[in-house]
Amino acid sequence: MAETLQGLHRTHYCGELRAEHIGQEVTLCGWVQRQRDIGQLIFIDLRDRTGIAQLAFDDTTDREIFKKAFGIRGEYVLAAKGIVRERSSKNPDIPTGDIEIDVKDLRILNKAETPPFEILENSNASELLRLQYRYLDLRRPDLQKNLLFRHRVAKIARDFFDENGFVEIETPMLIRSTPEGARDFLVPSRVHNGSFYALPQSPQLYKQLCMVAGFDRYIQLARCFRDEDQRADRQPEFTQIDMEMSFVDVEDVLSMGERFMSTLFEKALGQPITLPLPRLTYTEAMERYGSDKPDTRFGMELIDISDTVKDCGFGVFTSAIAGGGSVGAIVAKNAVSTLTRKEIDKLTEMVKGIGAKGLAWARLNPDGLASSFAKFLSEEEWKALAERTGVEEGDVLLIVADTVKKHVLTTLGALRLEVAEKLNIPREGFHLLWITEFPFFEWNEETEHWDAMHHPFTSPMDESIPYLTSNPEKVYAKAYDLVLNGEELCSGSIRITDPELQSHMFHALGMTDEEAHEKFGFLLDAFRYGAPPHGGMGIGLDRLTMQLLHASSLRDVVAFPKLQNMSEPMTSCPSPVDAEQLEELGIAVTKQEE
RNA sequence: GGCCCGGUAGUUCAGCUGGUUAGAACGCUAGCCUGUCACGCUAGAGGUCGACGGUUCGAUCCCGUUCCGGGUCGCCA
Repeated sequence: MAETLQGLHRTHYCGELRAEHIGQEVTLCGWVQRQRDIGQLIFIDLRDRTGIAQLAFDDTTDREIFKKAFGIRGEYVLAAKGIVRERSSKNPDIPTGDIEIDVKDLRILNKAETPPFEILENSNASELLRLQYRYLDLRRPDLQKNLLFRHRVAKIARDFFDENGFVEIETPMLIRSTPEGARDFLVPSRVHNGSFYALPQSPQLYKQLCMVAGFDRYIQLARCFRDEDQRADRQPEFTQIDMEMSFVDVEDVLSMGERFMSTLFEKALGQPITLPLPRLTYTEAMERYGSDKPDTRFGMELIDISDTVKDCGFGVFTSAIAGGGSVGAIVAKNAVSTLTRKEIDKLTEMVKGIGAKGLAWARLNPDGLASSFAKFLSEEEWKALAERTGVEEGDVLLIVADTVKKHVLTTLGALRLEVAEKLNIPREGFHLLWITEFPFFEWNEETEHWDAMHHPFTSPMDESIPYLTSNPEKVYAKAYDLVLNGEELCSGSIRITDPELQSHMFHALGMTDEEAHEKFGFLLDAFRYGAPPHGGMGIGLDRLTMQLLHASSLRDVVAFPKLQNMSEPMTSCPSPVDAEQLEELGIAVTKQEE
């Protein structure tokens, strides 16, 4: 039978006791990490979120208490009152290792069954099992540390933006569905049968309306929802540090954003970063790294060799260029021993998997050249290629050709990361950079019309406006991403506030006035009543925390995450619902899983 | 939806060429132990080898199907 806390009040956390507390009477509460029974001595490690303190029971301990301590098992919940005393043999491995508690009163507040996995730092229990018992998993010091750190990040964000005049405003969770972009999570309406709310993919339109309303600077730690397939860095619900500012242009927002990052690195990690942050335009990033979120912690940049090989004897290269495309290369330095013929075959499979036609390669072995294409090149042509790429003995040259230049770049970009992984190229520290000047439109090969690359409220760059309808491919946006170590952390833009330009944009995207009004009428209306120029960004709090902690999955920084199949094993959600609930909502389910 | 990896005591794993009483470590239970701190020692309990089917005299092992988990591509305005 569990005992109560009656008469006891916690005076300290376990992890904060030190030699200076010796002689004091303290009361600790927590969970039993371990009970060590040495016969006439019993030690109990008591754990709370701050750390561990040792409770000691010996021949001076009250016999009833000693007996109670004897029966205590792992994860029992205890309150212990006693006197802090010096340990006769100190433990230098833990912060509280100089002291122990000579226990005078002990309460078993609750017993615990043996947990399905051990509550240890660096647990290697399977993730599924841990998530089924997430409340136990979260007791582990590493997850406690991660969530406490996440709290720090959120606190620093709130403080920073508060100090800079931002107002925290909550926007609704039940909103209108907009079928553009990611899939919405839908919420059926009971009152309006057949109609649905959507959960927000982001507070985008509401925060813009806050600008129209004159709040000038808005901040929210906003929950966002996207019904798309999962990745290690993607959960169906996530949190954004979402901000918006009025009377600003790109520079103002970038400046605020990087000042925040600088404050964050300083306060959360004690690691200053240098401002201003480096910038690359989208075009530069694509050409040098084959990605709009380049990992700049290492080189191996892409080399365009189109000019060098345009007249060479290898048809794959020349026909790609003749077809309007390009040929590009990366050089894997000192890679001949790692990138064996077999490994290159694997890389070829990999690039084919992402849509490339193939991979041309050359291995500069010390005992001679081995290559898939060199035999088609004259000696001069090979020399020119070697000179252009700077490839040397011991290196491996990897070449991709395609009639679409973008495919060449993205393939090489993926290859670059894969090769860096295989070669174990060190990637350390934090590399932050802005990617700016995104293309406004993206040609959709399936539907054969132009899609908005960002969202349709993103302002084009001033100099792009003349091309809006005539040359969509020449239109660039006042959009920017913040990239950290090859991961998109943050995305934002200056928004359109001119109703005429906005309707122009909708037209360019193939939307009629009626459609635009049907979907976004409230925003267009709002802009007719005086919208200040404004822009902002959303910073992924989960990804940010994950990166700062060097965690490998969002699940390590989210308290109750979903599995890859979007379910949550602890509560078994999603779940079927009663027929009455469906009836009330006017919903008929045609397909139901077991 | 595609591709890749994995599934064997409570947990993490080993298990060779198809024949083993299916093992180890940790955890758990009991006993002993006065300075442990990943205590130690002794003993013990604990298994539908993810599921189904096939091949075989015989399957944890080979084959097929399927379920579950992870990674990734597509997708993520």
